[in-house]
Amino acid sequence: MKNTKEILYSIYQCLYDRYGPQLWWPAEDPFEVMVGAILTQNTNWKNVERAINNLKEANLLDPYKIQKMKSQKLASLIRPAGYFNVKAGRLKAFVQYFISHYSASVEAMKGEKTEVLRENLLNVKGIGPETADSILLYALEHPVFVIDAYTKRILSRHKILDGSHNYEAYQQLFHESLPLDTELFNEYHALIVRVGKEHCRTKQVCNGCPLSIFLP
DNA sequence: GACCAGGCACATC
DNA sequence: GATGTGCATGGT
Repeated sequence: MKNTKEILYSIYQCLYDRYGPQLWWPAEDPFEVMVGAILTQNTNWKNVERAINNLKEANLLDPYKIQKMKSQKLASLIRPAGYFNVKAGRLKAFVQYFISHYSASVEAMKGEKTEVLRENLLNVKGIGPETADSILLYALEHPVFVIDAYTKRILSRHKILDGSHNYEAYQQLFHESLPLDTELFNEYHALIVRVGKEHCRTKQVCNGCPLSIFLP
């Protein structure tokens, strides 16, 4: 194995061979993806599904309805996703942006330049780099690589990039090493989460991890 | 009971 | 600029 580029390709191949396509994002439409991206912050996806189902069953999974709804009401509906008071505020802030800039049109938002979108999203209170990039990639199909805790952990454990680097440094590595391909980035991040859940928790050491062949 | 989950904002040093 | 803390549910 020579350079980072080859290693990142090989890791992807290894994960894809092992797990197959992950079919992300598990949501019915782009707005649901955006809501899910905010709700899943530091939270198990199962709990997010419960929260989203509550919104659906109440027929309130809609930007304008969320904008109008009382924060307390929203918080009670998304309760299973945890941090419900914080996340209620974040959802409110996001739909405000979505409505005021794009009249709640996914197509209008999609057409915006990636850099502009990312900067705008980061200015919404409660949306950080991972949430912004998840929205860009999984809801709007822009080719940006999503970095999460597993990505950092796996790359640092494999001595590809040590943990002292920030989000953008990790992202840059993927952007420089791979073609800017929405499908590839979609699958790659999902596969990292998949292998991370099984083999790369904080207090667990690479137990049976298929990526152990890449250890230095 | 400890640990964990598809983070982020804010305070403090 | 680095480090610490609050936010909170539900599963293992």
